[in-house]
Amino acid sequence: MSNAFLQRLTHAAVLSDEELAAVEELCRQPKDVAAKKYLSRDGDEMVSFPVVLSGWAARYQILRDGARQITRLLLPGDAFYFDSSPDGVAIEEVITLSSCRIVNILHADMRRVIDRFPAVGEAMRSYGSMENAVMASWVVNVGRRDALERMAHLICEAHYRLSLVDPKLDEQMFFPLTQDDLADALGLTPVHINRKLQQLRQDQLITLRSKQLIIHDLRSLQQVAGFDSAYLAPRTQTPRDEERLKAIAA
Amino acid sequence: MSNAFLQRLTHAAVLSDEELAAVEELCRQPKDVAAKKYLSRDGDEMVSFPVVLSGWAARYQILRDGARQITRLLLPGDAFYFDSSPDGVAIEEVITLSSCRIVNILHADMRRVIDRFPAVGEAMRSYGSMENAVMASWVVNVGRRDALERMAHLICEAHYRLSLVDPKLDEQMFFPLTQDDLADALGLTPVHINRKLQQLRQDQLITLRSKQLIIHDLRSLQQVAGFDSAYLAPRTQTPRDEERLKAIAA
DNA sequence: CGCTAGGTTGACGATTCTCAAGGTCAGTGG
DNA sequence: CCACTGACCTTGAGAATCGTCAACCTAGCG
Repeated sequence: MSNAFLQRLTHAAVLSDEELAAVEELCRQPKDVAAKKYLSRDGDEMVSFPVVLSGWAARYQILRDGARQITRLLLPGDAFYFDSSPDGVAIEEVITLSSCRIVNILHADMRRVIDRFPAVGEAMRSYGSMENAVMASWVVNVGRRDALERMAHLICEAHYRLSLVDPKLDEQMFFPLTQDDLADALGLTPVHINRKLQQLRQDQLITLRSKQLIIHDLRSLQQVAGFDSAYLAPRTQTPRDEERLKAIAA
Repeated sequence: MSNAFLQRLTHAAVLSDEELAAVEELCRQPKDVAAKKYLSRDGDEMVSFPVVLSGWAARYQILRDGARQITRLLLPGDAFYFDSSPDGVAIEEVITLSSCRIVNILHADMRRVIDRFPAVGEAMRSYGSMENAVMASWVVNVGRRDALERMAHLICEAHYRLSLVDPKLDEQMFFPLTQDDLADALGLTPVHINRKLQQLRQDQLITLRSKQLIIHDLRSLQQVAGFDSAYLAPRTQTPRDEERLKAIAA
């Protein structure tokens, strides 16, 4: 089973076998976490950062009136790395949306690897750029798209990001978000999500049932969303990357 | 005249005189740029990244239908560092909102400094965390706050971030955003901005005239906004930081 | 077999948008 | 010196998207 985190970094920068192995070394003690569990809570001391190896999680904030806004999805390969204030205290909550396989990497350990292999630091910086691009696209999504476009865009983004880590992903995918989750991710109400979801179904664009999402017409869905994958386009993987990742996982 | 970028990094991490001097070295050739000029355009090769030493700039995206969404404000001390795709191509546009003093730092030069002084890399990572926190708060702002709250929040954020770089900032500040800019930053229309701005004025919270903003009652404004500065709270500066920055600027 | 999380539907209301017109003010050229 | 221009701001009326409230349905699960 290959490591989604290494896969992500491979998309971010060219790393030598030695460098990949050093990162892999950090992922030696994964643990399984059930759905709806906190990975970090507001105010926690962040001596380590979680990396999602499989499953979905979400970062969110709660407002005074109890409203929740999800600010980012953590898909397989994503790290909660650039997300603590300088004094090392978590400022947002992270919750699993499905059962997940998680590694907690000590900041000190990662730092040691980066000191030894600056290219790893570069890869993390590059990964941070992609995170940044995703967050910016969320601001655009919530700020300037209507409900239908937002939903379509979120689905396109998730599908595209998953395809980076799982090259053999087809039109069917695991999609654990409830309508309440979708509402909190897109800045809408569950009722409105429900209605627009029905419209996407009626337009023959998707099927969504018991956490399985089928995209019937990706091209049209992207058209509706105004989705252009360029903003999170990876460095193109070299043909050898895949076999190298396998070798290291072994 | 002290360097806003060094000031920012000082808030992000503890840096030695030597490390600060190395970064200062990178800022030796600033240039003055007029308002409404592009700092980088979609598709530009990003061999260097701009740092704003004074003035305001904005990152934004344009949608198919011509709508614009500002995704981030670049205030003095901010860097456009985590913002290129892995192949080094700019994915968003950056435009000056006022006349600005800008330095373009070569990625290669920054990398050399980081290789020599890993703490600078840590400071940049920490700066990236703050950027990330700001972007997340924008998602929350646009996703879950109404028009009045959004405006109040943007003002509080700008005021707070400016105060980090200019400790003697009082209730009056330079605020170059037009109502159209505000609309594009907050995901609203200029007409609605106008109306809610009047409400903020009527409520005796602010005065805004010819790019000068006066906050009459910061506490109440924060109350309206639901603003809590914790999410971008810096490492508390040591008393000596200020004099050290002065010494290096000399 | 009932409980509960999650999904669906309807009626009504509110925030925000659209369109369209007019106003102010600083700068510019005749 | 003054009319003109363009950027920016203001105002009104009507429409649309989205929200609120409240009820009911469905399916998985202990």
